[in-house]
Amino acid sequence: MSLDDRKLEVLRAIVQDYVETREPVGSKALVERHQLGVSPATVRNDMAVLEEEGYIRQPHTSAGRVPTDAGYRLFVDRLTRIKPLSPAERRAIERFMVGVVDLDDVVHRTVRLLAQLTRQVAVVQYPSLSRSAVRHLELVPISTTRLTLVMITDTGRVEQRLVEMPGPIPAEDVWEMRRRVNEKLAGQRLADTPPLVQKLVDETAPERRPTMACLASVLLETLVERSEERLALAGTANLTRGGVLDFQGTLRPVLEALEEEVILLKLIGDLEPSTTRVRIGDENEIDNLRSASVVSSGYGPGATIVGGLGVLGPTRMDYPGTIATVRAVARYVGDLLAQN
Amino acid sequence: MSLDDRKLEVLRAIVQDYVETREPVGSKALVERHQLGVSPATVRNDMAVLEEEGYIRQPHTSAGRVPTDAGYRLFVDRLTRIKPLSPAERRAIERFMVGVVDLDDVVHRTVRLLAQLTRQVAVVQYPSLSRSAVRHLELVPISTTRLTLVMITDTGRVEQRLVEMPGPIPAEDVWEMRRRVNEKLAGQRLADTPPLVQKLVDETAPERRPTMACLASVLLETLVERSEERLALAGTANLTRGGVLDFQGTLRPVLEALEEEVILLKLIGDLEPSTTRVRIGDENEIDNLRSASVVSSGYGPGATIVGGLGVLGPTRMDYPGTIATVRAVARYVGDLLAQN
DNA sequence: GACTGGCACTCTGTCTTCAGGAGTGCCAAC
DNA sequence: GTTGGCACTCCTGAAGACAGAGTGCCAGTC
Repeated sequence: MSLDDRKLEVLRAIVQDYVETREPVGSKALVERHQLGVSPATVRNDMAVLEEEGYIRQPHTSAGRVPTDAGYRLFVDRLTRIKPLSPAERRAIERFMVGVVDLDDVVHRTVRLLAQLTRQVAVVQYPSLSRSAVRHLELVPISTTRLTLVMITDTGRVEQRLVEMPGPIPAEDVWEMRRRVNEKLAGQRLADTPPLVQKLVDETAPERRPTMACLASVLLETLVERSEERLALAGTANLTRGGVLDFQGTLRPVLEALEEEVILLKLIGDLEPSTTRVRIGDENEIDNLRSASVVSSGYGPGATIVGGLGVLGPTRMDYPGTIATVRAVARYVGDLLAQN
Repeated sequence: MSLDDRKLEVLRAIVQDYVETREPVGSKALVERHQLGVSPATVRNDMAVLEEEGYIRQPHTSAGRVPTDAGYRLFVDRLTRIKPLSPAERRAIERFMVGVVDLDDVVHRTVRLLAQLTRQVAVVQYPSLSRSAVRHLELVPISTTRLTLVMITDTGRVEQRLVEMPGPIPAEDVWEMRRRVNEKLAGQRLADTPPLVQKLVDETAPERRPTMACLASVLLETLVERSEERLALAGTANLTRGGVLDFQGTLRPVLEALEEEVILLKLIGDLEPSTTRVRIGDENEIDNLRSASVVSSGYGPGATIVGGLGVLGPTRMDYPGTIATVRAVARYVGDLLAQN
């Protein structure tokens, strides 16, 4: 059966009240707080239906109702109008970003800003290497057989890596390699580089090939395989708001999940469309986060997306507000990147 | 009055039992678990004295005794023989460090290792810039008026910073600056650079001086003032071991403190001697960490110290084991750095 | 003088009971 | 389809009872 308008209205009211009060909401309280225009008994009937459909549930007989994950999902999909940001929030965003000096700075400020505005845990991914282009490669000799490879990307990331050479290399060879590598790779998107690197090796004079091969393998690692993604995290303390109740008694699994970069990347990554994305409870496949929701969004200069950011909180979360904030911050960061 | 040997033995037993069981320990249980050779009544007398001296206290009348901060302090100072690491731990350390590729790698692995071995929150400071020396400075043009300054230190850190020039600069000027900056600064300890940078500006031909001044100011910021210290953190989830009881009911203040780099630096910094340092409860001046202890140590290649690392846990912590682990890891990391 | 056994006392934690309250489901009436 | 009424369920908090653990003190012993 389908849910008529009033039932949806009841669901919305339940979600709103529950998010606000943290307490199971009953029929009487509901009609008192919202202008539903019907009696508690009627609401009870509607609730029975909503429960049957799996949108709400009772913690125990004769307690009020609590939204299920499915209930939140419906709420987010059909019952939410994005809250416009308050002027105060807007100002906060702008103030926060005054005087940024480099990418690290942008990322750190952004993550703190997000945590502060949403009062949740915030995660920001550094611009993904695979979506960036090489701006410049530098080779700095450390000793006769070692050098440091520094890569600067167009998104502002700087990666470095130690290269251990098979034997001593004269300075002019380093210069030559540096020149050739830049010639070949500068301006290329990282995702496109592997074949170019290979070609670079092939085109090298045989006597110098081992050296170049060595550099190439480090390059490939740095460019592609490497723990290529970095993250910043903030607002962990927000998990403790409202006792530990929100996460069924223990923060442990959540804290554990937050320590795994891979997990976090999964959560805020997958940046297909540029829209904001909401994963509620079970929907994110991490077992440890069954009682958590994640609101995430891609960001990047203009229409392209170079990284993800988002927040994580209890399923009992202010979705409209959080979604609006995440979206606004993502857009703002994108603009900021575009300016560089 | 002074405490005789048996009283000290009683204190040690109380600390050990309390750390193990998390429960106030009474006289009877004490004689049963340790070979004290006296009766509970005698132990009670000793306890009365220890309590009067402030080393233990009763949560309430007729409960067992619990060590105070002062009690732990005495325990650490006079009653602890450093536990040698177990072979398993030793192996864990070595296994953990196989195949490190660069500084980031070392730091991240170390922090996880520490968290894992001690089962507490671990913090590792990156080699402090002020204690490092410049190895190489690189200037990479981004546009005609912008360039990226990359600094590589002898401890392996790579810092970058955007430089906004007052006007367009020809490529050869960039080269020239690059050459001069390296000539002047390479090999210098960062702490010694400011006057050199100043001299560099003074020695610049007047027509190029604004540009050089601009670069110099960024250099100074990067070299000195900048958030020069970086940290890695791991093991937050360990805070939840043993319920929330260990931190008087709420993790909030602790989590908040862990988010403040400045606070963490204070905790593991101050690396005067190369010995391991223990701060118990009140001893670390951060209000939020009144119920936490910190075991920290400096590390560095050879005898010099370039950074700090440590762990944070409840005052009720296994001090001998933790101290041994922190010391061993610090030494190991030092050796690792020395190899580069 | 130091140690010990005994004893009365205190406090906590747990369990039970009990009343109050909130909320439901169902039914008959509108 | 909606409503008022009513019986029922279950949670919550307060109050009381009780066992257990631990203490402090005292008088006796080595």
